[in-house]
Amino acid sequence: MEQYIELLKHNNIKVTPQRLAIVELMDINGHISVREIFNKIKANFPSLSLATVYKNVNSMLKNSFIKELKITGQDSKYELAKEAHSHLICQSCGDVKDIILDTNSLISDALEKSDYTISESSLQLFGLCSNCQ
Amino acid sequence: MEQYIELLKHNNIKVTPQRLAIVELMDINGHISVREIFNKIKANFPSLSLATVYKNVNSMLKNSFIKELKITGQDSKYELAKEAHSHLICQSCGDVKDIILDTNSLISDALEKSDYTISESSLQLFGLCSNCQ
DNA sequence: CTGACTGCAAACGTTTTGCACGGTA
DNA sequence: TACCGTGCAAAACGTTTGCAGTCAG
Repeated sequence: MEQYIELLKHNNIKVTPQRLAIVELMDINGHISVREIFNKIKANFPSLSLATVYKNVNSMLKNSFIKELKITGQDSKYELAKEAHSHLICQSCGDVKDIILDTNSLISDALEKSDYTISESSLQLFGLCSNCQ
Repeated sequence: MEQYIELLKHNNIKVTPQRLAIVELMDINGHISVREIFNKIKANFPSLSLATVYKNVNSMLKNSFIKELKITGQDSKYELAKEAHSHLICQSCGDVKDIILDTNSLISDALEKSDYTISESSLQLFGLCSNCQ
């Protein structure tokens, strides 16, 4: 709890119960959609409004202390910003798992082969998690 | 033109002028959104309905002879299915360019480090194209 | 105390659906 | 001819906005 308060304060966002619930969910679940956030919090917090979730997710995105994950065939999911990593996505249950892979050689190869500069990358690996195999 | 007729026939989809226009646009533009498809075709084909574009794009997705490209901060774009490749995305003008990179070592590394099977991957590289630098 | 946040309802844009008509095979 | 595709209008969504009341700092 204390850690989430600190996280919000560090990002110059006022601490409210709704925001604490949102960052706590993201921390525990790892990757979560707006609708999932709303449904889970709503259970213990009936007055919550969907609009509030959207407003908060958007302001957290602007402060870029959370990141959006667009996934084919799924709603966008959100995660707390942390060190660069890739995502394993289960095509059966939709589960998303972080994995740290070295993409440096790939990126330098891309810089060589193209006339783009590159400042960011996103790698998604689709397959089946151990439960769904 | 003949090539597009063949492409549709090979995928057991009836050949209509609207569908020909859509696959031609995808072939020429490479990556294009529903709205862009609609606007471009509408100019030469005033009776076209947005609903028709959606219906066709969805059925082409199901037959998986086109692929969806979800990009942070942009509308989804669609491309004809072809050999596996990655995407360079310009953060300024939104341009998308294909690039072929060898992701094999990355994927075998991921297989080793995780308990997932992997059947597909998507790599997006964000930066600036030569015009926008 | 002041500005920011919340909840509600309305507005908005996008995507889907149902149906009658027209075109493809 | 039989079925599928088209266009239109309406409906269904997801997301955003405006506003009045409330709360955090």
